[in-house]
Amino acid sequence: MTDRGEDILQQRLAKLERIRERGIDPYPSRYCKTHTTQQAMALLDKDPDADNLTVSVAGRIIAKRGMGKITFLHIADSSGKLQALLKKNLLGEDKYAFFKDFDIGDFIGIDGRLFKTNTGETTVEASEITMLTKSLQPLPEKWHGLTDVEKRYRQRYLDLISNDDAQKIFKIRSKVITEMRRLLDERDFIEVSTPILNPTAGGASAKPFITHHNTLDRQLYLRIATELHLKRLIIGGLDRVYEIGPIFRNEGISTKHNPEFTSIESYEAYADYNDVMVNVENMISSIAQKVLGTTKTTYNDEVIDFAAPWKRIDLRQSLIEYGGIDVEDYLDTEGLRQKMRDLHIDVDNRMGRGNLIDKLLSTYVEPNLIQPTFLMDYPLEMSPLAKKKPDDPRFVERFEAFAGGMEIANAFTELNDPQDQRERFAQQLAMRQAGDEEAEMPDEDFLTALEYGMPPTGGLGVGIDRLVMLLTGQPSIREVILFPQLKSK
RNA sequence: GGACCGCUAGCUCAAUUUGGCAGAGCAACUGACUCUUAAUCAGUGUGUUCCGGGUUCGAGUCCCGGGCGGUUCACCA
Repeated sequence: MTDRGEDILQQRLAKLERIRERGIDPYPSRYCKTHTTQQAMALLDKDPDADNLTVSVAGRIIAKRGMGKITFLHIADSSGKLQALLKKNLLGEDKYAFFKDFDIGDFIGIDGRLFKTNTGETTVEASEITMLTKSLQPLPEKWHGLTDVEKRYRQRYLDLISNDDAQKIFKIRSKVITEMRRLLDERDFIEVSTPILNPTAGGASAKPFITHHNTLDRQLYLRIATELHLKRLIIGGLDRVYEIGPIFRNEGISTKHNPEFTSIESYEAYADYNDVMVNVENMISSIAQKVLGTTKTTYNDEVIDFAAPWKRIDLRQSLIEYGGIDVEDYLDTEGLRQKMRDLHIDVDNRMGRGNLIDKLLSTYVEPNLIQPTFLMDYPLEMSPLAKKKPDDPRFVERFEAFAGGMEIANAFTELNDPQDQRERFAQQLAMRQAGDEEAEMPDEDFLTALEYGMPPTGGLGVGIDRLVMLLTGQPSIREVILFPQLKSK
C-alpha cells in the first residue's frame, strides 16, 4: 500500500470519484467529433485568415503545460496530434478547476476555435471540455518513451502510445497488405481462405504444431503452408487464387523467425516460374513505390532498390561465384560432404545432397544477396512439389528471392504429374524415416486431386513479415509483429 | 539448446569497478505563473534493487541456483 504505483492509482481513483461527484460520467458512450486532429490542422492551413473555425476534436492527453490561468495540452489521435489551449476566463472558474482532475493519459473532447499561437502552432482554444475516458495508470516517460524491449512487446499498447515509430511500422504493414491485395485483385486473382487445422501438415518442410479436436477425437496439425489446398482450387478451376494469412511452424525463434507468421501464397494457371518471377519483381517494386514513395529502402546501412528487373542467378553459378565451388565437380554425395568438411562447414551424415547444397547456399551465397536477387533452379531433393527442368531432371524450376541477405519469396512451376508427385512423396517419406523430421508428409488426398488433372501452374509464397522488415528497415521480425511470441511470464 | 550481456521508483537511468545510509530526471502531489511545447520556479513523497539460497558485522554490489529479456551461434525455406 505504500508502493508508489499504488499511490498513483489511489490518486487517480480519488480524481475519478470527484468527477463522479460533479454528476459527470467519466466513461461516456460517445462523443461527436467533427474533425481528426490532422483535419483540424489542415482546416486552418487551408484558410489561414479565418478566425472563426470551430471544431470538436477528441484524443488522448499526451502532454500538459499549466501556466496558472491558462494551460496548454497536446491531444493525440491516430491521425496525429493537436495543441489545445485552456483559458480560465473562457471556460469559467468552475470548469477550469474541474480540469485539475484531468491527467496525461485521459481521453478528452474539446470544442473550440482554431487559431495560431505566437510560435505559429495551430491550436484549438477550448470553449468546452468533455471527459471521455479517465485513465488510472501513468503513461511511460514522455521524453525517452518506452525502451524496455520486453515491456514494448508485452504491453504493445504502451509502445504504440509512446513511440511514434511503432505506429508507423504497423501502418506500413497494413498498407503493404492492402496494396498486395489490390495488385492481385487487379489481375483477376481471387482471395480464398483454406483450413488452418488439418489432418496432415504439408506444402513445406517444417515441424508442425499438433493439436487435438475433442469431438472428432482426432489429432490435427496447424498448417505450415497453404500450398496443397490452393493447388486443389486450381484443380477445381479457380485459375488465379491467393491466400494471405497465418502460418505456424514449430521451430526456433530468432530475429528472423516467429512461430506464427503471415504469408501470401498465390497460384496462377498456365504460368511457369519465369512468369511468376516477373510478377514478383513488379509487385514488390510497386508496393515499395506506393507505400514508401520510392523503390529504395535502407536495411542494415545498405540501400536496397526493389526496382524491376531484379538480378537472376543460377544456383550452381551462385556457388561458383560466391563460394568457389562447382557442385558438378562433386556429383557423389559423399564427395561433396567431404569437401564441405574440408571447408569447415558443419555437416551431418544424415544430410542428403539437397540439404548439403542448401547449407552451402546459406553459408556462401545468401548473406551476399543484398540487392533483390532471384536464385534459380534448385536441386530436386529440396523441392518435392516443384516440376523438374525438362533439360536436367536433377533440378527443378524453382526460384527463391532474396534481399538484405534474407529469403523473402519462394516459387516454382508446380509439379502436376501425379505419378511423379507420388514418387516424390515416397522419397520424402524415406528421408523422414531416416530421421529428417521436416521432410514432406505424404498426402494421399492431394494425390487423388492431382489425378483429376491440374493445369500447368506457377506458384508463389512470400513472407510478409520479412518484406515489412525490409521496407521499414527493422532488423528484428518482432518489430513488425504486434504481439510476437515470448516466453511465458 | 550453448555462449555473452542485462533486469534498481510508474518510465528513463545512476550507484556495482574497490561490499559501507539506494539516488537523479520525467510522471505524481502542494503552491506561483495568460503564448507554452522536454514550459519554468519553490516545495513534498516515492523502492520485494527479478526470485531463492549462501558468504559477511554489513550485499543492489561477491558466490551458487532459478526466472525473464536482448544479442549471437546452433536450428529453421
